[in-house]
Amino acid sequence: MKYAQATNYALHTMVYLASISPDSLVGVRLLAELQSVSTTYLSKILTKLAKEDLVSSSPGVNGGYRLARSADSITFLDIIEAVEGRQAILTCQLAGVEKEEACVIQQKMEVGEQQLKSYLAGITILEIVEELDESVKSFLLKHQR
Amino acid sequence: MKYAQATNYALHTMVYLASISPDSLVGVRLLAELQSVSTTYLSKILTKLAKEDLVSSSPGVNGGYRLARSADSITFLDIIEAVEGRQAILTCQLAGVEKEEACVIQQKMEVGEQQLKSYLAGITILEIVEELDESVKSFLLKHQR
DNA sequence: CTAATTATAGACATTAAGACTCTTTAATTA
DNA sequence: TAATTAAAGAGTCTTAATGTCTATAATTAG
Repeated sequence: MKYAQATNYALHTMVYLASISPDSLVGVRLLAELQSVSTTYLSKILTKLAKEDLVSSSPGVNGGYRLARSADSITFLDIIEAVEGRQAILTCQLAGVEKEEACVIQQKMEVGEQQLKSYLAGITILEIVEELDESVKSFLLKHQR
Repeated sequence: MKYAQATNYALHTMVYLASISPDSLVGVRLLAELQSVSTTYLSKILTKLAKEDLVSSSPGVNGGYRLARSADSITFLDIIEAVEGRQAILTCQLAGVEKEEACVIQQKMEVGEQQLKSYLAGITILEIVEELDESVKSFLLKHQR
């Protein structure tokens, strides 16, 4: 079980946005360079984040992205679900014997998944930024516009 | 994030093995019928479980599979890792800025993953069998050899 | 007003993984 | 010896992930 690479990009992008400048706009080109990924591909991911209202965007000269909300109100769960979707970790088709009743296996998995979600919902982008190494922070701050 | 369908088959197969008969051998054909999956495909999954010493197998007439250990010593985590592998849920390539230090994002994910693993390691096959509905149990018992 | 810049969207290509099937081989037992 | 059953390998098919390329729309600098 592994998250998509896109989820990794999304998490880093949000941390970078919060770190470089929580308020002013940051272009996708810089965000892509920081992660060695193409601008077009990262754009797709950012569009997903925008649709879930995690970032806001502005086109045009000096346009770009910024956090749509305060960094302490955006959690890992928000970001992961925006990119991965909200499908359950395991779903039984409930064919054959267990057709009429809920699958016990699935019930157990749901509990575990809920625990993980609770944990992820407790981690904010602000928290990550605060724990960043100083050298990383100062590097990112150099790229403010 | 979703487990493979094969993981679902594996979990059900282990529960069926424990339920039908913890000691005597059960052929893959029956196990496949119960889940509406082909015998050859389920065979592959069972071979993975055998390699991790979760089931033991015997070829030949009246051969088949049985649990390799007692049902209370086999956990969801054992089965899931046997099928899914043991790759981390998220790994940063640690390029660019964060090259020299561990990625904070990854560290947070590792904690969550460890929590999930602990939960999964606490759920045994025996526990599932005990919680099965009586109608399911009696249905499965009809297929003892 | 025009040109440059930037996000958005769609179509497309490539790759990898998952989910199988088919066939052969090896082991075991009736 | 023949039937049965697991193991293993090769191959197929589908789907999803990971991108690229191009065109369009919105915004702003000049």
